[in-house]
Amino acid sequence: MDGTAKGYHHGNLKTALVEAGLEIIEAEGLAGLSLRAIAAKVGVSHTAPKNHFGSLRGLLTAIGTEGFRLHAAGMREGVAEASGRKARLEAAMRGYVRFAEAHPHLFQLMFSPQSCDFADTDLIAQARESYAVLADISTGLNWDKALTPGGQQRTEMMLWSMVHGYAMLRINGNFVHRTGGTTPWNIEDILPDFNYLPENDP
Amino acid sequence: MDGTAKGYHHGNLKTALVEAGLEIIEAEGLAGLSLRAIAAKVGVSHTAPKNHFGSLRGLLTAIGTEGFRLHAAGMREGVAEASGRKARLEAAMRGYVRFAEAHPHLFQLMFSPQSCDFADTDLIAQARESYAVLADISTGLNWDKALTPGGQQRTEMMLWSMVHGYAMLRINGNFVHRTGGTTPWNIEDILPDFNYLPENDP
DNA sequence: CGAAAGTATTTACAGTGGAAATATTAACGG
DNA sequence: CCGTTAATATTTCCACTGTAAATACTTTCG
Repeated sequence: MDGTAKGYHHGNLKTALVEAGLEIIEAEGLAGLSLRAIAAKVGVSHTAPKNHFGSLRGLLTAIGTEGFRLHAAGMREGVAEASGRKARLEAAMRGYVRFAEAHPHLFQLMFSPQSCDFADTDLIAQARESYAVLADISTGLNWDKALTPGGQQRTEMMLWSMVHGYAMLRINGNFVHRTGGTTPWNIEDILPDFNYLPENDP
Repeated sequence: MDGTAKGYHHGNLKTALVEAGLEIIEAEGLAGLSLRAIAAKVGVSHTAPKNHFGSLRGLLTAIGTEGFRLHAAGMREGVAEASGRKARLEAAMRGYVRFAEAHPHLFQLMFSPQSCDFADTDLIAQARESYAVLADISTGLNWDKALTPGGQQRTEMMLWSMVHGYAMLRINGNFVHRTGGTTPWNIEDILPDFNYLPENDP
């Protein structure tokens, strides 16, 4: 099995289906992401995916999992060369939103229980990676309440909620419709002022 | 036309379909919300809705619009008897999350471009009502950046982003999966500390 | 009363995901 | 090397979906 076999057995069907799905969702959105369309793109029958993913939902979950991989990478992008807690925080936030805007359909799939099974082990593992990026950059910064018990986790949840809500509302055009057509600012413009601990502090 | 006619013409089909849709989505979720199921519940053919809504998407948009009505009412609930800016803010936030948790499928439909047409006039109007509740209670409170130009609107967007993201992540179970099974706090626990202006101040 | 507009039905169709039986191939032990 | 077994893919079929088009019934209004 060299991974490129073209006979009866595809050899790489599992990853090929996910990649085909990613291409379709970029080009046509969620609506075009049918079991038959994905299978046709790879060149197999529409029942072939069942062996690897069980059902359409399973395949979509795998696509969402790959989405989280790209998402985490997108967040890390820019964080590396940013110096200082504040710069890293804003870089990660911008990365979060940038990914959502660059791949709105995929982003929606990743957070839609209609498409993804949030109980899937692989999906959870990969989503934790995204969360880890956010958790990393949120250490050492706090706002007034953050020093109380559980403050660290609450800071993470607040940041996650805010950037996620912002990204969702933005790609859906809700901001524009609700505020009357004005362009929403960037995510860093609505971040609260944190107390940024010195770099050498935990 | 008394609104309860049972002959060939229903008389009240438009609202009856929306109500039937609301009942179905509460009972079976988005998956059960098919054109045929809704029509069958009302007792008409599955093509009857087309006269009033054009397509399934049109009907779903109308259901979402009704959802925003309930959503705005849910936010106002508790805000009335709350005294003080902080209490009103937290009441509205809790109302937002309470609605999402009580009607998770409807909430998802309301913010899913797959289901709702965000360009629909009625939907926009009703969604603005929800936003107005949030905007009202966010006047007179600010955090450090809020006094700069556009501060008021930025405060609203920040609050909306945060509460919306929190609600979405919570009903999807993302918090639990990412943080390792711990119950997330309530929304008021992750709100930043605002400077609450005196009540008689604008 | 008659024409026209509005509303609902019937029928037909292309598309969907999934189940079951079948065919093909790869893997592995003799 | 061969035969058995497991894995993989196909074919066929089914129930269900939303939409379009033609048709039937009802109300409204001139």
